[in-house]
Amino acid sequence: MEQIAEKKKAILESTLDLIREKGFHGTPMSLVAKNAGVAAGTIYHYFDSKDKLICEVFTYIMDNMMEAVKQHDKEEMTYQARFFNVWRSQLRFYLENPKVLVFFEQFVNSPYNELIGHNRHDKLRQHLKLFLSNGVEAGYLRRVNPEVLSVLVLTNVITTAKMIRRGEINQESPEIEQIAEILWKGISL
Amino acid sequence: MEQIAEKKKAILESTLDLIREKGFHGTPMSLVAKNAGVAAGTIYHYFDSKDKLICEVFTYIMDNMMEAVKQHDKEEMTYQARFFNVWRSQLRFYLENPKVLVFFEQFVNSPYNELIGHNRHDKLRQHLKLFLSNGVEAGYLRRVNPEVLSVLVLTNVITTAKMIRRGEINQESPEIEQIAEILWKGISL
DNA sequence: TGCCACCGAATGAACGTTCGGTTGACGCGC
DNA sequence: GCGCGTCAACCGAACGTTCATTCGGTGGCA
Repeated sequence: MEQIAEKKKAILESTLDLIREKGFHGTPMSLVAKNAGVAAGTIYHYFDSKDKLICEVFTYIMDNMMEAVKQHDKEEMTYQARFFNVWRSQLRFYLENPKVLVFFEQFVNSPYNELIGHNRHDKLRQHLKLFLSNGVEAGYLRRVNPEVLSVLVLTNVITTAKMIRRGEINQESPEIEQIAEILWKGISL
Repeated sequence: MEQIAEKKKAILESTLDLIREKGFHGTPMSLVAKNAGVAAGTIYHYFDSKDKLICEVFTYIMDNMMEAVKQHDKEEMTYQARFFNVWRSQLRFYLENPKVLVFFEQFVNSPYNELIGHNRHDKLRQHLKLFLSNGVEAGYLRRVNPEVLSVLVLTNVITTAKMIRRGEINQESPEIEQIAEILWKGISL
């Protein structure tokens, strides 16, 4: 990945921040500029339009997340341990980057999503799918379409992160492990 | 529930339609009016503002959905059968009302959501929570916070509906039953 | 001198909302 | 039955604001 110019990065982060707070239409470019410590015109030096900016924020996030998940995976662990590890890496990422959760969910369910070929966040999904597919072949998991399995895992983590963010469960609570176990119990043999 | 005036209903449906297609900011009031066969001013006869309109669309949907779920529930069935039945009712509702899915997900992850009291207290979730809570007490389900259980069930159904909509699984496929079974296996004792 | 990153006031279009006005249904006194 | 007043439903042109985007300009570096 190439170096991202400092101002460009500031713009991306500022956009992410504001959209989390105020949603897509609540965030005018002027505010994005102000919060990034940049002039309005400067945004257009780096991004063609607001739409393009928002799409780039998305890919910027996904790259970060993919990085985090891969970094923590240890291939020498048992399959089950790896599973819980991958699950926790994702959860940790969401908790450490709370901006991401709202933005991500908002983006995925918006028409912007179709402006990108919807293959970008598939990198993470692809990774997960392969991992789960191996689990099926090795007899650890139920024989279910890995496509389906991967989606179940991804949404399960997001759901957990959302509950924590909303204060419905505590970040330290054993309930979190319970959720991962429910998922594992459901999909494993 | 009281009768909804015809034009009011047309406005609600039109809003739902447009937001599904174009998102919140892609749908100007003028278009909502046009598609509902109504003058722009008329909308303001029924709704204070665009925000209020969108919030009312949400509760309008939730009421419909609640209705559908309750209608299919048969208390004389076994607990497990009722569980699958509730799960299927929700799925059926999403499939029969495809507009709802996108709108719903968009709404929940937007700042509008906070304009209504926390949707933690919405009627459907309350209903489900009670049902699951009973399951825990009766020894059918793992002893897990019913709040958590209800969220897991709700998101599981939504995830399934989304996969079907995106064509990742077929509406007739046995994979759908598998997903419900995975959930049941995870949360049951 | 030319180029690049950057600035920020100005522009113009889009959009939410308002408001003065029309229509038609309904009640009431005669 | 008729005239009259009232009021809710409804219309749509017009208003004022907000906001994405533009563009002429500035400073610094090669």
